[in-house]
Amino acid sequence: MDPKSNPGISIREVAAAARVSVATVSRVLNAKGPIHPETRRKVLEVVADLGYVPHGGARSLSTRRTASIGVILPDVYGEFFSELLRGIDQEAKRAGYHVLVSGSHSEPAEVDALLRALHGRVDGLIVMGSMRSAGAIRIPPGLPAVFLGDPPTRGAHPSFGIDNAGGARAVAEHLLDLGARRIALISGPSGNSDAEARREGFRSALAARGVDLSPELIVEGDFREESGHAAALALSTLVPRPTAIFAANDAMAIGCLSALRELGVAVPEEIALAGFDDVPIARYLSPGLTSVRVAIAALGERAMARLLLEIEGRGEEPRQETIPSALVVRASTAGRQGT
Amino acid sequence: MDPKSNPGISIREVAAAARVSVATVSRVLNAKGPIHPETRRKVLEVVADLGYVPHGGARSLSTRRTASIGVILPDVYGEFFSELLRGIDQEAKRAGYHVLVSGSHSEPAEVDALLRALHGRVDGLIVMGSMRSAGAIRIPPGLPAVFLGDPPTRGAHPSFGIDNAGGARAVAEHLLDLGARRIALISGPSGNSDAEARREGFRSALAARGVDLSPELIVEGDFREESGHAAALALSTLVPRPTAIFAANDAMAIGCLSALRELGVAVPEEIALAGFDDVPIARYLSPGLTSVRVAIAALGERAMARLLLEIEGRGEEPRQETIPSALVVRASTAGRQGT
DNA sequence: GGTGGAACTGTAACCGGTTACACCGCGCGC
DNA sequence: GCGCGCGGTGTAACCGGTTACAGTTCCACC
Repeated sequence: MDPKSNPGISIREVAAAARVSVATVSRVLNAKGPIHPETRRKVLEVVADLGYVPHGGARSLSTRRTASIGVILPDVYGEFFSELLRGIDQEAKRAGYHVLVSGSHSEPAEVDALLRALHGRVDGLIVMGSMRSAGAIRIPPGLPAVFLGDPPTRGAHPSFGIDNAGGARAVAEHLLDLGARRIALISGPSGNSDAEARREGFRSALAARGVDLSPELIVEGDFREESGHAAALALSTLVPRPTAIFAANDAMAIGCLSALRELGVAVPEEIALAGFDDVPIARYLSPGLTSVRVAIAALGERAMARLLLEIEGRGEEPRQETIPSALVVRASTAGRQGT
Repeated sequence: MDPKSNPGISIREVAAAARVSVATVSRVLNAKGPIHPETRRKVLEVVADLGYVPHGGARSLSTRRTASIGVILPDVYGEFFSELLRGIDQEAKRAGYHVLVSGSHSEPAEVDALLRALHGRVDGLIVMGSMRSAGAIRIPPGLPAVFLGDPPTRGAHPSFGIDNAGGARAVAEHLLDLGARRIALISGPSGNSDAEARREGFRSALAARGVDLSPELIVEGDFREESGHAAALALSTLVPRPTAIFAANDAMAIGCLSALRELGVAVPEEIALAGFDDVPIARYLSPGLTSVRVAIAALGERAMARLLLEIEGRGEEPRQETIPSALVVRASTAGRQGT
């Protein structure tokens, strides 16, 4: 008869066993209102005896507070998302919230269905915009939400973006400073706003220094290792071969690196390589991968923290915040190249 | 006046507007019971007009079905967890369930608190045992649950384990076959059952072939890259230096690889290196990392699928299932070594 | 015309909590 | 002696759905 949590038991039975009313039991459990010490003792005793655990769902219904927030992601893949989720989860836990996560939502219709299913189950939302979902998502009015990446409607919700353009520019300038002039880009999927911001930032930074990013030097990937691998194979056949490659995220850079290795192309001597995201593994590659650090976990934390403010009604004017990014130079782009 | 989802509206208001009873609205929305076509049309029209979206929480309360399952993890870090979560989420989505995930639970007391908080919010649980939590977790009776790793009470719940011993044995034999005799182990954290199973499997396999895994050849890590890096530095000072290293997971193997690279130790020529998990990135390292494949996403999927059976009451006898593991040989252990 | 039953719909009692409001008893000030 | 305030408690109405059960209507068939 160990006192184990018994799911079949309700507050009324506890009340009956303790010979008090349900209101009293509720008050004891929530430390609300004045309670006679003896009554409290008795109630707690019965609660322990019966192994009563309040039913969270029922509580939510009357308090209109679910203590959970929904996280909608385009995908759950790779270190970027595990880092992001880690930040979100940590911050949520700190505030006593749970995280309801759902991945693989690229179609707006799908996201919409999810939003409906989540109605009444979450107190707020963190939505990461994806490929085609941009304008189509309609957040139920009244439901606090923050966006990662571009928000569907400017100004309606706070959003946290990465400084894609700034990071890409830093990479471009770094590669130019190395002396590279024939520079290739493995871009992210078109339609993805992060991907496009990186591409444009990169292109314009090169252009500002008089270097042209011609179409043959751009290969579109999908942010996964495999596509980086394939892209590297394609780029290596160009004549003249590029002397530097910027992969729009680290996963693709890793795929690229392995392809170059297989081809016997020396990095950074023959081709310098840089990625984006600075996932934890980047520094442990060999050569260490030059990348753009974006503090992914911190991004998740900040988004969550902002959402909590929003939920408590203490949110200020919704702003579009940009998380700074910083170039981290490692061995994959070490040493000057000939012009 | 675009028809947007309006959270402030309830089924009674819909019923009033459509001049029918709440029961009828409910029946229309859930396609239950006979409904006159004209009535259905009218109700659906009003629903669309008002932008009514049923309140999931309220529905859960009366149906006693939350359509979500809880996932309790010791941590959310690195590719292992993102892969695992991906498998879980995919399978859940297929069955119309949501995933409530919570990480960073190593203390049993914490897990217990979480279990209480989840009561009435989830229809089932996937619990990944961690360091010290082994025996202490008490799943509320009646709540379907499956475990990843060792279940706290044998036989009460289904569990899915990785074939740690088999995988470790395969690595041991492979390294021995290469001719290595002085073999080191970077183990996982003591207290972690996966870590211990790998260590013992490895030790006994070596012993079976007459090779001793002396204490100086074992360095304990924590499953993160950093600890693998540190372990490699320590091992490299031994004289004679080991000629092969088995890191108990890929993250540590990656850290180890980078340390060896920094030290100028050739892999696999001077030291052969193998990991465990075969995370997606393993094949893109250079040299490609020999590892033990465990189909992490599939593990998540299978656990989830089993949980769904359990929830529907169609669960068979709870069994302890072991996911097979397979050695994947790559360049990091290529070529024979001298005896 | 009467009857049985199918089709359709409404009423109200749940699900398991929270909480506004009413109530009771008692000590205190006047 | 009376009214007031306050600590402590109970009753019952919510929260927003589902659904058992009880009607209605209406038609088919005897």
